[in-house]
Amino acid sequence: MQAYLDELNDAQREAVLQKDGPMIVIAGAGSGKTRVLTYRIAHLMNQEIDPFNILALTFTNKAAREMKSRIAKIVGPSEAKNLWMGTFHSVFARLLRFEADKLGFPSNFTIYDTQDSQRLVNSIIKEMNLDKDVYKYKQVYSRISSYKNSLITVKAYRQNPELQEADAMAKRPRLGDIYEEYVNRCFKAGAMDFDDLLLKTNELLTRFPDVLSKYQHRFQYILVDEYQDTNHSQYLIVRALSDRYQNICVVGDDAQSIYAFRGANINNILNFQRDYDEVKTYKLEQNYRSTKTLVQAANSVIEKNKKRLEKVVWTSNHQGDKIKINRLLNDAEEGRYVASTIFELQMQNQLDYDQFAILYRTNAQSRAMEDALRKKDMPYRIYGGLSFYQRKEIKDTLAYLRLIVNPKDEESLKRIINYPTRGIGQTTLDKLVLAANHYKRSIFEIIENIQKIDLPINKGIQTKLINFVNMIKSFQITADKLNAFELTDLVIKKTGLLQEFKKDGTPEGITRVENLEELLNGVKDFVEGQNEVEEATGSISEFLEDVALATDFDNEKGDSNRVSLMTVHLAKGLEFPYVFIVGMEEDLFPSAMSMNTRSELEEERRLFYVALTRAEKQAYITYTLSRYRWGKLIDAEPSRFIDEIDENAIEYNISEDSYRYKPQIDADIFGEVDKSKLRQTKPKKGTPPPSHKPTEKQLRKLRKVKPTSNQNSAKEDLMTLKKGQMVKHGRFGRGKVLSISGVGQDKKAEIQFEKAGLKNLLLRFAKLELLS
DNA sequence: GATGGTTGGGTTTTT
DNA sequence: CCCAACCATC
Repeated sequence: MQAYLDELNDAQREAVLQKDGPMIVIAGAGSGKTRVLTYRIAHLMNQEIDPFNILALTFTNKAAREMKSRIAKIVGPSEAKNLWMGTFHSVFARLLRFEADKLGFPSNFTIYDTQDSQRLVNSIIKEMNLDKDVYKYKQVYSRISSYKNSLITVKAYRQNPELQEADAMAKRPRLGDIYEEYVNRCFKAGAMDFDDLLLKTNELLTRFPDVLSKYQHRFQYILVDEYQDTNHSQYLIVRALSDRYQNICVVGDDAQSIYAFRGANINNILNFQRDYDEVKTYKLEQNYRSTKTLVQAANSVIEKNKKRLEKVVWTSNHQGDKIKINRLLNDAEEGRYVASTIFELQMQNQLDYDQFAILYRTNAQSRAMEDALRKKDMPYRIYGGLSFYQRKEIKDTLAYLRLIVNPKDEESLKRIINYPTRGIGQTTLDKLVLAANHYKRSIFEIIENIQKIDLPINKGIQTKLINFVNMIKSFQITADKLNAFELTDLVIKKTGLLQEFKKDGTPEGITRVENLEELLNGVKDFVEGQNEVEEATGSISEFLEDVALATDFDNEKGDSNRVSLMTVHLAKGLEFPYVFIVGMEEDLFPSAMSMNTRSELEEERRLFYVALTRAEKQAYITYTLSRYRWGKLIDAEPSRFIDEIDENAIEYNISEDSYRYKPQIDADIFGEVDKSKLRQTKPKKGTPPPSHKPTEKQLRKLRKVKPTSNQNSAKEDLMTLKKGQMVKHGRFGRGKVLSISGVGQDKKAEIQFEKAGLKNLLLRFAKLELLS
């Protein structure tokens, strides 16, 4: 038998060896599911299954790449190259390029990102003269997006009175009209949005039985990772493609389903056994990643969810340290605490920075962390947020390239026709859009024929328009002779983009110039890397597709020994020895937007479960008493999820003076440190470093937050709280004390609230009022 | 009619 | 804090 089979436990091996038929692998966090997928694919190939006949759908392109290289080590690189492997979006974008003509799209169709789509919706709303306060473009777009994810086309929408009713009730009776116009405009622009990549694939497979049959034969073995996060559209694609051979293997963990907000349907995994005949089920329950403490903590949290598949995650790893929970004054202090703790851990244990991750619920929280890390000169990398390719200067450059490839691309044209400024304003553009809609042509074509059409645009501006179109056309002609790198270089220089940022001179402008250089490097890498990819031509349109679907993980560059900062969503599938989960506060995590229904709250809980299970050695949790949100200081309460962690797995550090973080500076730790760095943290012995001294501004905050004498005496009263007393809580309302446990700092009360149910509150920060 | 400065409104999570 | 929309100016 192959050596790799010895590296598997019994359950894993069974899942790898099961060759044919539908099967589901329920894989607990850290249970080696990637290993199973990798070896399963390698094993199929060792059994003479042609890699051309295997389709593996992963959640990120990075995961696909890593898996491919691991498979390559077993079966050899030339074979692994032929696997169809990638995200749903990238695999089917590629497939759609081959078949685009059947759907009436050009094979070099543009992929609209969320911003492009939203802008288009916005202009449609304006063109239709609808009230922008009622038809908010972002909301309208998200409505359209969720229709598409549920495979509700315009036609289906028109035939569904319930949906129309719902939109009419929301005072948006014209939503169907906007939807229809949006779809038409995308079609006219030769563009597909993210959702279209799945929707159009479905359309292709349904409308053309011969195409379906071709791909059913091609993909004899289909594997889907992170199946719990597939939406209806993806579900139908998988069903259709696997229908003939039924060799479908899905892997997932219902406890880690965190993408319902973008249409993921947890029922896809819960109902898999019903969807196929004679489904073989495998459960991977042994966790190889985390300590006993962490597994126990994560289990105790997820237990609170009602909707779950039966599964017991366990580990034989050692016990490990307890999860440390810290309370800080505000977000800046939180950042300082996290940065200092990482610094100390790293110094004490001689660790690398890449062993640490900071996870948060929202991207906005990264700023405080970033500031603190930068102050300490610690290397970090932020994932997600505004990704490189979404930056203005990059999007502008890409818009030129997109327009060169596909001149019908309306959003790209609108973006750059007057950038850098060339005297073509909004009014002119409005007229062009009007004409384009009227003649059912693209804006580009309208300008090309501007002399033949009677438009109320004066000669001077007409000349400017023609110059613009001619510039793009000249690029198109040279594009044939140049590779992607040379073309991009030419575009940046000839259009005046580079000049525009260079003359700026501000630090921001300099960054933009650097980013453009970075982009050029990226294109160069792309061109040079093309030889390694099968069926690739190195064309600019392929580069644009790569870029449109790239995630932040896809351009890893430079020194990777850095602290990782990212949202919990982005951390799915990753692991780090030390994990800091910050901002564990009510209304933030769980998010205020997701507490309306039980299912939303359960998703937040699964998200917290994902966060906890990223850690191998130790997790740290922090929350603050107040934090800046929209520039305003907002009071915060600890997250309910903290209370849900098994108390044996946690350790509080919330002494009275822990509002402010004071690093425990120890001569031993700093014995061998660069003194210049030390100065930042501690300038003189005995006196607190300047950054620790509260500024007047901070003092004001402090005053605001510190309990007033009134609250202080209330606190004293609370410490003598007894069983049977009635209390009132700010959020939970009236309740009765059932029991008291713990001593001193850790004194807790179990309280039965009249409305909010049974709660276990730490008296130290429970906002309770005594009712006599 | 284009341009640049100001203001006001909205802010979860992502391919 | 960031972006779109508005307004005053050329």
